[in-house]
Amino acid sequence: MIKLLAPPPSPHLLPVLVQRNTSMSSNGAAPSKAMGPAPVAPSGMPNVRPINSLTPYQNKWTICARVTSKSSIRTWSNSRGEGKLFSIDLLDESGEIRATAFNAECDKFFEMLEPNNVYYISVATLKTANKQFSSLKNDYEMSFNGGTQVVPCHEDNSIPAMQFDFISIEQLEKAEKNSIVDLIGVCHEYADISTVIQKSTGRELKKRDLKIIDHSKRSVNLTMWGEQAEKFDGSGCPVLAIKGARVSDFGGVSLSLIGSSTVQINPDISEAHQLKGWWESTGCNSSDVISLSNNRGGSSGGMGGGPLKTFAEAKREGLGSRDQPDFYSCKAIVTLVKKENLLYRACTSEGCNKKVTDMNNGMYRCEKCNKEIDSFSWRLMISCNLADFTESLWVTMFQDVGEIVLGSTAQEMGAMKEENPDMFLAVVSAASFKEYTFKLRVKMDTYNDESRLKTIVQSVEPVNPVEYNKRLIKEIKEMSG
DNA sequence: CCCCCCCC
Repeated sequence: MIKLLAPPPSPHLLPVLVQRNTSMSSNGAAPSKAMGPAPVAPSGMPNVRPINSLTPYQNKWTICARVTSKSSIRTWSNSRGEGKLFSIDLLDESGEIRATAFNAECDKFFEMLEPNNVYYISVATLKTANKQFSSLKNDYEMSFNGGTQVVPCHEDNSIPAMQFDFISIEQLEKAEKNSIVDLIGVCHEYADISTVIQKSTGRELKKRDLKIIDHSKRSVNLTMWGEQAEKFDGSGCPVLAIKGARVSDFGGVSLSLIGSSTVQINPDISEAHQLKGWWESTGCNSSDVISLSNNRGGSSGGMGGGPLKTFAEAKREGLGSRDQPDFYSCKAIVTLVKKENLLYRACTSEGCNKKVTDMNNGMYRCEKCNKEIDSFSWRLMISCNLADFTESLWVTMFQDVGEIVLGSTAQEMGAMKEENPDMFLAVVSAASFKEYTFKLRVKMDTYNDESRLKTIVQSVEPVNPVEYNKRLIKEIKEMSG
């Protein structure tokens, strides 16, 4: 694990370090509240430098830095090869830098490096940081290499704690979509874990939605993912200090955590104590809280979701009979996928997706774009019958949802229909009798002076049995109570 | 050498 250390460094390094310590403690200009003696590299490591002095042109150095975020291990596979990696963000008094460990170094250092801890790190490959992928304030980033050494540092007084650049939730209204922000808020609501299917890969993802509020009396939805979502305990209204959340425009404004985000729960910092005080004295009783995130179309797994209803309930409540659409979720079975006209040839222009006309000369005409193109893409528009234990309902499914329910892409369906019609039919009929949680949008549709209720499936998720049983238990209690 | 950060 840790490389055996070489013999002690040559003595000429010592006066340099002593001098640095002396100058820092005597001039009284310590920038950090927790200023201690400058860290001295363990024997065998080059002398310690500030992060902001590192460049690709030096190769003998050590830094002493705090890990402010740590990704999980990710694998990749592309034309240049495949491998695995994780990355960390490092902070010292002088600045910050991202470090990535690939393959052998990934295995070697993943366990040792923990967020919030301080390490001596010596020797790595520096290269120009791609600003497109990092918000850290450094022109360079490092990759660990075969000569990299990492040693935990326990005398870390001179290394600043994680630094936040908090904005208030109110300020989020003006934040740009996809920007990365730091926030501190009280988690005053949290949903259970739910599972969604990632569109691009079909992978199941665990997520948890919660709401945070601050003294601006604004509240915003935040989504956590994966293991972090599973481990999160929102009971007792904890204060969350969040570094590096991503701003989304879903439902107005909402937040999502990403790989480089870090969350501290009830951190021992003044902002957290102040906020906790505000929440407990007045905040929790505020009646004039404004939510920046509307909950339409949110998670069906509890908070923020369209409510879970049966088809009979939705009908009885007249959902979809108003001007605006209504949203609800239901647990239902696919009873029939109508095999006719479930595919169409679509325009490939960005964002168009309209049906094209086959000109029978190798060209396809899009009326909307008013042009002819020599290719098309297959798209799905499926009429499908769903049933729960109360009723059945005809719904429409488009591309992404249809691909999940059919278990094949629109492109595959198109190819099958033309080259292997039997297989096409087999895939369509195999889609029946599977159960999902559907999120539905229902609205009155007027066509040729005739009005009828139109239901579109917004998303389809595996049924979450824990969530569903909780609902049943709640209903049983209400009936008996 | 990654560079995806997800779901509505």
